[in-house]
Amino acid sequence: MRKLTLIDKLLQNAEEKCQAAGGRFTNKRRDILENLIRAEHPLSAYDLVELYNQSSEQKIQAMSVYRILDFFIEMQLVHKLPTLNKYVVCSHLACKHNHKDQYFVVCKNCGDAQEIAMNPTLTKELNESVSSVGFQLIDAQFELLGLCNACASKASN
Amino acid sequence: MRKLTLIDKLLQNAEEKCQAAGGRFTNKRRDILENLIRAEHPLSAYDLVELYNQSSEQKIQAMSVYRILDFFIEMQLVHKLPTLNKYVVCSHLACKHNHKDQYFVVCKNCGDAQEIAMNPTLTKELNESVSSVGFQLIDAQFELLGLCNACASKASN
DNA sequence: TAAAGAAATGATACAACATAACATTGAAGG
DNA sequence: CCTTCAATGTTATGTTGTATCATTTCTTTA
Repeated sequence: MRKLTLIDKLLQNAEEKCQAAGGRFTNKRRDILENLIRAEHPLSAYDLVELYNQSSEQKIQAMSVYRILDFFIEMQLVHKLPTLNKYVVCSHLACKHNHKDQYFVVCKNCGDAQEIAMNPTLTKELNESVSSVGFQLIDAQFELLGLCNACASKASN
Repeated sequence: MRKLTLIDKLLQNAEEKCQAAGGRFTNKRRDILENLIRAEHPLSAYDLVELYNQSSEQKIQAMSVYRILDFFIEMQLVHKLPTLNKYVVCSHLACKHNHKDQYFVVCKNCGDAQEIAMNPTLTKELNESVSSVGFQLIDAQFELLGLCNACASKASN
């Protein structure tokens, strides 16, 4: 019996989380998630359609990909990045516990994204500020615009 | 000579900022900005097309509205809210100085948005966190998802 | 284990958001 | 006045996302 790869482990962990929440981990869902894990950077829904249709003998349609992404977002296994209209796997896919508070920096040049864990004092501060203008905070996830070191060093060449 | 209304003053201030930056404050730009000010909540580009075409005898096309919005965003008079695909006027339109660091809470229910000034310690913290994952921060503007008090009290009825 | 019910996906159509590319107009400076 | 560049017009098309109804595939349970 061969050794499980890292990706196998991530998928297995994802499957457990889905099942624990009463959701199914179908082949299509598995394949979409695997493609998103392997990509290692944000992909659009239509990128995932293309990837799937190239790498699989079956075909999938955009509608289904959107539904699958929504499912994984609800499971907190995937995040949507609205500034890019793209999707990334949660960087804590390997963990057993849930991670509700995180944010992202997105590289203006290459579009790569990095997830950052939110410090509790930051969460607290955001909650207070939001309250002070008459709102209740529902979700603290957000995106910042930046430049990654790789792009920064290329730019200076 | 009649007294200037608040909106007149905002528009006049906007005109000065545009001209100071070497941009023109054309009639179309003026009217689009006025419509966005009067709306008092986020509007999509196509909302602005419709508004303009209803309220003016001239017609405008989506392409032009997008160009005008881009111009105002560059002038820092308008902000884009990517989670809504909508646009709002900067809440500091009346001020003489520039405001680079702010964020927004968006009501999940009604889509209304509230601008929040960013506390310098928050700016500093974001800069440091972003650096620590190998990025330089370019723009700290972001959106949070919340529920406004008006919607919260309706929901509990 | 067959039937019923629920969850997931298929299929088609379309709505909403955004930009490309090239033509025309109009304002400001020499 | 005329040149130049900024702004807008015009048309087409690309991209992102959802509505709707049909079908398939699981799961439960009688």
